[in-house]
Amino acid sequence: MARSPLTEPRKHAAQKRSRATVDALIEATARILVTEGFEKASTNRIAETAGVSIGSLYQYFPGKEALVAAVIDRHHQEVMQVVRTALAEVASQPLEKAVRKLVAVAIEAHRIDPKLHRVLTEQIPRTGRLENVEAFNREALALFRNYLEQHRDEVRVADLDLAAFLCATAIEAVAHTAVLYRSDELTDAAFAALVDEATRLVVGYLK
Amino acid sequence: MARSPLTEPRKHAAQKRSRATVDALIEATARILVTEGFEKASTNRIAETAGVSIGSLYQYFPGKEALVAAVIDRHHQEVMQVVRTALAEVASQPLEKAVRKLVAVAIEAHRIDPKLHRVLTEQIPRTGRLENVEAFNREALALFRNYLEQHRDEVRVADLDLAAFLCATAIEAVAHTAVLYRSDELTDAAFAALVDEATRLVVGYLK
Amino acid sequence: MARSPLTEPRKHAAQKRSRATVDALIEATARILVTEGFEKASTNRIAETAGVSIGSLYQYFPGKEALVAAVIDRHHQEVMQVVRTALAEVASQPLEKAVRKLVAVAIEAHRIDPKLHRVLTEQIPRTGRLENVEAFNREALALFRNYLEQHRDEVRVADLDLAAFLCATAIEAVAHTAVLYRSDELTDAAFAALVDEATRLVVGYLK
Amino acid sequence: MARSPLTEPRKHAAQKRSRATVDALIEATARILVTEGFEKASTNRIAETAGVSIGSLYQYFPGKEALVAAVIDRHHQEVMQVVRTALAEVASQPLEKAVRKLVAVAIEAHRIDPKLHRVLTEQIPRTGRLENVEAFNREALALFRNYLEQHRDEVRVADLDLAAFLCATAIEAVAHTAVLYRSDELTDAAFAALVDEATRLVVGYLK
DNA sequence: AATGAATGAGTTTTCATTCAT
DNA sequence: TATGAATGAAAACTCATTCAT
Repeated sequence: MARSPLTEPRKHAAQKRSRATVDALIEATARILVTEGFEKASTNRIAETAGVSIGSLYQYFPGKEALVAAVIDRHHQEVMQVVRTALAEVASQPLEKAVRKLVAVAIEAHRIDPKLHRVLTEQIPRTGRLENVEAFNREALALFRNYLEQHRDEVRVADLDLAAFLCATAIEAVAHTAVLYRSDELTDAAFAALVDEATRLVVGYLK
Repeated sequence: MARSPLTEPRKHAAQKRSRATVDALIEATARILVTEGFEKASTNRIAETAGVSIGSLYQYFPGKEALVAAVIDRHHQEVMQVVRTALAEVASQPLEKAVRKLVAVAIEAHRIDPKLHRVLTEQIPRTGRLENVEAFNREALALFRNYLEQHRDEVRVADLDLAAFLCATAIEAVAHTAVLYRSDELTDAAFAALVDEATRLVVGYLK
Repeated sequence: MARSPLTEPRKHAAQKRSRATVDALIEATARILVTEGFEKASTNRIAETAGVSIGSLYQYFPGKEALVAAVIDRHHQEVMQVVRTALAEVASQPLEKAVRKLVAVAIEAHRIDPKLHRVLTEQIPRTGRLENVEAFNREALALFRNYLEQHRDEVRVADLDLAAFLCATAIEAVAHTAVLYRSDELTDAAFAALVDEATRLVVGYLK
Repeated sequence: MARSPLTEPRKHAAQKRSRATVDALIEATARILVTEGFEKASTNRIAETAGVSIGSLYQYFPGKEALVAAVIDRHHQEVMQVVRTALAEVASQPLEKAVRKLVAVAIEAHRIDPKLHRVLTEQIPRTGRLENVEAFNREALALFRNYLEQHRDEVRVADLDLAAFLCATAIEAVAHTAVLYRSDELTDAAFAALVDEATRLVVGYLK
């Protein structure tokens, strides 16, 4: 259907404005979650912080949950982007190099926005969105399992699923705990040592 | 350990009647957390479920936080009891046997009350009690590190702290994820395999 | 004058609809204070009487205190209006005429809304607003002192501050007690006599 | 009716104990009123401060009002004691000396326990007890009127009731305001000047 | 008589959400 | 489409008072 050239730009402008409003709302939600915590993140507060009326908030999001979900999604996209890129890079590399890279990437991913990551991990009632978190974890696991499958000959384990689960879980947990709870105590050198040893842990097991 | 006034019980209910009231409140809190989640756990609901007046609740606890803190403490006591017992048993045993036992115990500990454990892990705004959760984790870590120290000759790692951190984190994460998110998919045989492989992962690294 | 955050209105309701809401709330507060007393003036009751939701009440006032403060302010405005006008009128008049007028005005001021005046005087916990009441008293005192200063030649007292304090306090107290506690017993004639005698009391002293 | 000598002492002891409990409760109420204000003076708090169980409080007082009333009564007794004594002393003295003494006594009476006096004046909802306060004021007024009657020849006023009312009200108000609101600014010399001038005010009028 | 655990009506207050303008 | 005033269910919490021990 032909569009009037007179309305097209306006619509476009309107869309751009909408997008900006939505972004401002998600950003405001993330900022409040980080600085004040989940309990303080009321819709009125979010709207105000975003510089948007409460009415507009409900124009774009059906409720508070949807806002938090959007923040989670956005964060997951960023994390998965890093993870996917790393696994693509690593696809053809030998086991040790690959694992080392993955450990480093896990740490890097947790460092994208550690405070937000922590809030999302710790204080979001996983109402309904749990599936999404799970889905996200399973995607990462599947990518890793796929790598192992492609390098089946380098790997000495009976059950590939189990091995992938063990390694992915261990790497994630080590990165998570180190970045979120031990960052203060860990120097750069200590982080390097951590990468070394975690790599040894995983590679020693897989070979 | 210092407690925030918000999480410190108000009285130390010595008499029998009041002890029963306090227990009923903690139990009701745990039950509601498991069945309905944190958000639904209002003080009025807790009191009602406990068969106690709202006034009595506030006689013994300054607020919802304190009740949740009491539930966390009670759960941690139970978990630590299992962990301490296992480490005492294992103190003089060789590495592989010890690690196998510890992996099994980690799973067992997560099975004490998996739903409660999950709620406590996932949806409790860690207001103030985070230190306690941390303290709890650190105690378990210290116990494990202590075992490694006693078996220094069996262990081939440069940094004992780092090794203890890696192994404890990995074991905990594997047990946690398996019990809380994969129980449905895992048969008893699969759990046995999981124990085998997790043991291999850790022992292979330590030796 | 600095206000406590507890007594400061939350918004300055500019729009017509909200101005009406705010007025209804203040009016309802005053009405309940008069008919039921301070203790019965709960926020829910005020909102209900104002025909406004409890949520709207908290949109404009941080709590009960602020509402009472608004009532006090409104009443003080009205009283001071009368007092200021009278003193302006009287500025160039001779002592006796001026004092007589002031006594009459003090009585008149207490009659603006005697029941409200009494409640405000007697049963309002003067949380924070005491300064305002004091400020109000001091303004009236300053106005009177200023009159005396302008008529220094008619006045035979050593200390003008002291004289102003004595006379203003006496006039206020006589008007207050007569209107609020003796109105039943006092006919119009008796009030006229009261004005005569109070004038004699003050003028006799000042000359 | 004869009393058993065996029970008499016990009863006496019990009565003494009761009296001590009652006193402790009244004293605790007064102390809390002064230090924390009326709103904070809950029965539980009063009982605790008095070192008495809440049950015992209700054994001796039907409710919170009764406690506050007892504090008011006790304070009034003390004040009236001073006033009665002064008027007795002054009965045969000439006007000026008498008035001077009464002004001094009014100040003295307000200084018995200024903070308590202020709380009782300002923040006690006068539920029911207002009559008592009124009765108290009227008694003081009657005593003063009686003095004037006895000294009718020294006094040049048409209406003795009116004159008594004017003078008593003025004296009370000046003493009240000076002691409770201006104490900080008033030196001993200033208080002496206040007494001089207040005496002049009243005597100038009466003669 | 004394105790203090228990009660629950009543209060303050928040916040997700709606809807008239 | 945007606004923000208004809503009211529901949550946290207090405190005067009762009553079993």
